Parts: sequence; structure tokens; C-alpha cells
Amino acid sequence: MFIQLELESAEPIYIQLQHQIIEGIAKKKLHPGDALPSVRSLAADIGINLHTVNKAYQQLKQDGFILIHRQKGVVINPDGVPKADKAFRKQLKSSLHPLISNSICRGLTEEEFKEMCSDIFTEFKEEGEIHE
Amino acid sequence: MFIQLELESAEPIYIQLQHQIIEGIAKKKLHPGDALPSVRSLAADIGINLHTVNKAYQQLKQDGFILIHRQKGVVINPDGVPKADKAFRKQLKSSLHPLISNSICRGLTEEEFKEMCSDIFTEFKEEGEIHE
Amino acid sequence: MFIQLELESAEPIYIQLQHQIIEGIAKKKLHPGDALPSVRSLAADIGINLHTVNKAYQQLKQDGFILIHRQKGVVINPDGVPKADKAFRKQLKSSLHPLISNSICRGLTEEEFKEMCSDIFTEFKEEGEIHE
Amino acid sequence: MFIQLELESAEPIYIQLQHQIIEGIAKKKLHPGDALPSVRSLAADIGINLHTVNKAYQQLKQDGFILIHRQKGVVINPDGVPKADKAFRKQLKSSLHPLISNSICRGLTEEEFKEMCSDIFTEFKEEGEIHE
DNA sequence: GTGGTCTAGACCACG
DNA sequence: GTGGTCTAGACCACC
Repeated sequence: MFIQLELESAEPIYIQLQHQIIEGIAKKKLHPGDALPSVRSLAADIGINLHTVNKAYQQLKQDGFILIHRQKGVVINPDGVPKADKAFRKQLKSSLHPLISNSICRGLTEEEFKEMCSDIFTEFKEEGEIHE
Repeated sequence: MFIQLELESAEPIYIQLQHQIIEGIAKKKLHPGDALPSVRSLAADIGINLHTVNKAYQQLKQDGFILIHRQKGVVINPDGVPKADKAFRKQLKSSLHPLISNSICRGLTEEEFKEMCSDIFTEFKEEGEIHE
Repeated sequence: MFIQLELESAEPIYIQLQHQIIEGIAKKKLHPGDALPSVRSLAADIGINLHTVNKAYQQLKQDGFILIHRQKGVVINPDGVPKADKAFRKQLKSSLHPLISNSICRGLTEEEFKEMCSDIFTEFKEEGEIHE
Repeated sequence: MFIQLELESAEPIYIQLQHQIIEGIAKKKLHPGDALPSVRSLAADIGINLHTVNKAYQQLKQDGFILIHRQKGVVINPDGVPKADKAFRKQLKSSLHPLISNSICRGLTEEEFKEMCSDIFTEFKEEGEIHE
């Protein structure tokens, strides 16, 4: 796997793990239906406790990114991720809010901010084409 | 004060408090040099613990948003907030990263995402003109 | 066979299998004395493990739904299913209990709840007439 | 607290705990805004591990029954429980389905079944009036 | 004091 | 072998 964690970060490990997997899907390193390693093997692989992996998996399952298949183990949701609904948009907005207010205070213009977003989108797009 | 907290949120109160004050600055409800309530009075005002307010203030001071004079009390940094530096940009980018990868997975286009950002920027601009 | 399983469900496969067969009897797709596929062939048919089918069969036998002859194979109990006894009623009640308390909390009225039950009963009755 | 668990039951403890609390709300022993014991004290009280209590609380929070308030601790959702939506009805129906098919096989009539439901509803209503 | 996170080790149900 | 559950003990952030 391509998972890379910062064990010293303030960000909880299981959150980082979630992010990494979501990123993997966004970059098309992981495709719908793909199998993910078992909690045990992934835990051993990256040297963390299996419960921590499990917590990440549970939340990803809850959010519709993965399914826990009784025979195949853990797989990326074959039907794709649920589309952005109202709740997601609302939550996204409230995550963006403090970032933008802080940026404004620090003199970042709307254009600069959006360009940063573009950069990140482009990064995903390019990576995505490689793995497609 | 205009502070509004959600005591049931997963977001720590002191973080919410910081955000609210930063928002106040971004919306120009608070101007450089303006006085902020003392730790004690703010705490009493919004019904939270002294330590919580103090923690928020300390971090705002650390980030250059406010100054804490032993006698004059707490004031918004008269010199304005430090401009966005490389460290800030980097941190901003790493905050944006998971939001964008999640959005991509959920089928939000770059345009939609940026439009959401615009909406928020506009919100700040409009509020800003009122209080200017 | 008409068996339909959800391999990603939290419900164990052998339980789903039981339910499907019991449903088949309730809808009169299966009649007393009817033969059921062997453990081996059913497992191959629906692509699951032998043990899983066997476990479902054993429990169905235990509950009096089927008989397992060493030679004739598996048949629906020719004498019909044992009538609801006290133990069954008690167990049913304790299954219903949490469903009803949850429904009450969510504002579902007794009438609405019973109507849902009626809907399901009707569904069985209609299907039953077709296969009778 | 009024919690009573069967440690030997096949039903996981955290599920039983959830049911007990939901029942408490349905019977109006617990009202919106009421405080619930902390994970630690409840765990000590009923002699189980605090993580088990936590798991029950997390799921109740997820389902909107309780809120984790930063100051007051754990409280019954003051806004009441989310009303039965389509998803809940669907899930309820699929829980009812196997119970009803089994009942049909065992010769329980629709009237008998509904009467059992009525009994349970009445039980909640009576208890509810006491604690109101 | 609280809940949140992480680790660790155990047992069981399932397939 | 898998994930699910339960226990236990630790540290930390928050209030």
C-alpha cells in the first residue's frame, strides 16, 4: 500500500488513514471494487494497532467509501461514493469557513486562494490520469 | 460580543472562539486597535471557563491576531495581522487537501468547489462593507 | 432456487439463508414434503461455503422447518412447522420490543406501525395465493 | 440508573445498552435534555468496560438520540429524536420481515401478531404516563 | 473531572 | 483467515 502516516502529527492516526484512502480513490489509485488489505495486515504493514485501522475502516464504511464484504473482505464501494448531498455541502462549507476567514485576515486574495485550490485539483487530475 | 458557540460540537470551544474572533476581524466587526473583553468578563459573558478563553487568547496572540497588554488589556493587533507567509500557505494547503480529495470522490467539480469558496468570500465582503 | 443474499450485509449469510427459506415456506413457494437442494449443490449454486449452508440447514432442522434424511436428502417438514408455542411468543416479543421502543421515540404511531405489519402480511398473502 | 443487562445473552452488551436507553426515552424515564452518566461512571455502575459504554453512546449519538455536550457531558437530545424518515421505515420493515414470515409459518394470525404489538405499545404507554 | 485516542491481548462468530 | 466484541490500561486534550 501507499499509505504514509505522520505518527507525530496532532492529527489522529485513524483520520490520516481515512484521508490517505480517500486520496487514493480521488487519485484513482484505488478503483471501485478494489480490495483493501485486512485490518490485521494493514495494521502490521504500517506498524499500528489493528483497532486504529478498524476505526478508520468503520468510518469509511459509514461514509459509503468502502463496503465490508463477507467473503471478499474490505472493498472500495463498487457503486462509487455517494454523490455530494446537501449535508456534505453544508459540512464542507463550515470546514472552508474558518480557512477563508483566516486567509482574508492574512491578506490572501480570493484569486490567490482559488489558485491554491486549482493547484490541488490539478495535482489530483494529473495523478489520476497516470493511474487510470 | 457576537460570539456564538456550539457546545455540542466536536470542535473544541477554544477553537470555535478563535474562529469567531478571526471571523470578526475578517468581517471588520473588529478593527486593529479595538479592545477585546478581558478573559474574565468574556468567560462570564458567554458562560464558559476562564481557562478556555485564555487558551483561545494565547493562541490568537501567538498567531499575531491580538496583543495582550498587562494593563491596557487585550487589543486587536494595531499593526494588522501578519501577512500570509510560506508556512501559512503550506498549512492552508494541507488543510485544503483532504477537503478537495473528498469533494472529488463525491463528484463535486472544480468549478462547483470554487464557487462555494466565492460564496464564502462574498459573504465576508458584504458583511465587511457594512461594518467598515 | 430463489435465494437472494446480500454479501455486504451485517447479517450473517447463514441467517439470511434461513430467512429466505422460511420466507419461501411462508409464501408457499415451498410446501411440506418438498425437497430442498443438498448442502453441496445449494452451496455451489449460490456460490457460498458448504459450512454456511450446512449451518443454516442445521438450525432450520432444529427449529422444525425441515427434516434431514440421510438418503432422501433435505425436505420441508411434511407435518408442517411446529405451531407458535410460549417460547416462540416470548422470543418474538423480545425481538419486537426494541423495534417498537425505537419507533415510539421516532414518533411512529401504533396505527402506523401496525399498518406496516399489515403491508407485510398482505405481501405474503398475495404471493401465497400465486403459488398455492 | 435503571439499566439491566444480560451478560450471558448472545446480544452484544453495547446493543443491549442502547436498547435500554432508547426504551428509557420511549417510557419517558428519560426526557430531552436529561443528563446521562459519564462513560466511566456508568461502566463502573453496571460493571462493564468503559469502552463498551462508549461504543453504545457513540452509536446513540450517531442516531440522534443523545448529544455529547462539552460542558454538561452526555445528554438526551433536547430537540427530541429525529422523526422516522424513509430510511428508518425501510430498515424497520426489513427487521419486521423475517419476524412476520416466521410467525406465518408457525400459524400466528395477523390479528394475533398485531395484538402482541398492541400489548407492547400499551406497556410503553402505561409506563410513560407514570413518568410523565 | 470529562471524552478521545491508541495500544494490547483475548475470545468468538463467520466463512 | 476474517471482522466483531470485550476487556484493560495508558496518555492527552479539554473544561
